[in-house]
Amino acid sequence: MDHIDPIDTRILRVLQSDARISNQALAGRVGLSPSATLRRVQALERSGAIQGYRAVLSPAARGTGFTAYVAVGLNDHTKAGQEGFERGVAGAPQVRECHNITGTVEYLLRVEAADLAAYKHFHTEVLGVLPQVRSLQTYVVMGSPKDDRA
Amino acid sequence: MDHIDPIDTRILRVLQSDARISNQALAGRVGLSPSATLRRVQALERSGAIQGYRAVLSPAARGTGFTAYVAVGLNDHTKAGQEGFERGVAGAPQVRECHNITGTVEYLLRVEAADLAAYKHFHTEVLGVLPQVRSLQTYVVMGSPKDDRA
DNA sequence: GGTGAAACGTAGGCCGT
DNA sequence: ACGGCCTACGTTTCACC
Repeated sequence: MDHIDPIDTRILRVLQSDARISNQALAGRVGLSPSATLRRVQALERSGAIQGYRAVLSPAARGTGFTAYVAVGLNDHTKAGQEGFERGVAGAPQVRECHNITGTVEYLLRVEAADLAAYKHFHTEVLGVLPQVRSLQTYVVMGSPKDDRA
Repeated sequence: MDHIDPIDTRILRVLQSDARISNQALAGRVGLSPSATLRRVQALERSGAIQGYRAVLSPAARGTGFTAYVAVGLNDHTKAGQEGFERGVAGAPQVRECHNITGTVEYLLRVEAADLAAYKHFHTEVLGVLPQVRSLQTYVVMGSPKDDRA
């Protein structure tokens, strides 16, 4: 990853909020010619500073009417146990994020489902069935006053 | 928001994983002509199904070397107390997400900082200073085996 | 880093279904 | 209403300075 100067920082900030801006408009915003801007963007992509470009979809477009964070405790803390659990959630489309955290439990999941009934089904039939899982604590999201993903 | 048919669903899936694909290439992928595809994308933007397009930056490009979830309990559950807290975190760039959750505490934050020292400073000098805050519990993220944002 | 020009993509009018 | 065709216009991209 090459060094990131102030102009790169401005490019990243603009692309973070509008990934589909034209290269010409981006060039105008950062004060460079289009070709120099394009070369910088390509370098940032190659270096991995820009990992990709994504459309942000509304919850309705994703089919999500219910979101929860779930704290998951495991039976054993072995590598095999963790890997088994991670494989289990990797295949579940409802699990949007799986974080390995410090504290009294091992994992924090973000789960999205169509509605409460769909979540209940996922909770008991998918998560509850994984042999590594010892405890599940659900925190229903009532709102997100701040969310950088949106 | 108009109704979303199978072709719209395919368009959304493609744009979700590559927001900068050209309209022509997108048309090829969904099996429509470029003009019909463009009209659908514009309709999806207007209807709010597509909320925007964002570049995904690496943690290094964001200056993040330390991530934690923080469970925050408030002193009072009044509307004014919640709004005061939400205003407090809205201005903190380290707080990337703030979710209002059910359970024993009121909020779950995702916090990103340069390193542990920067986090400690944020924890005691920013969060700890908000008058509405009663309790703070930090869960350090050691890894994210699954993260749809990446 | 900037310039210029060829290649490429966009976007909207128009017509058929 | 919705898709395909056409085309003027704008943008990207690259060799060269």
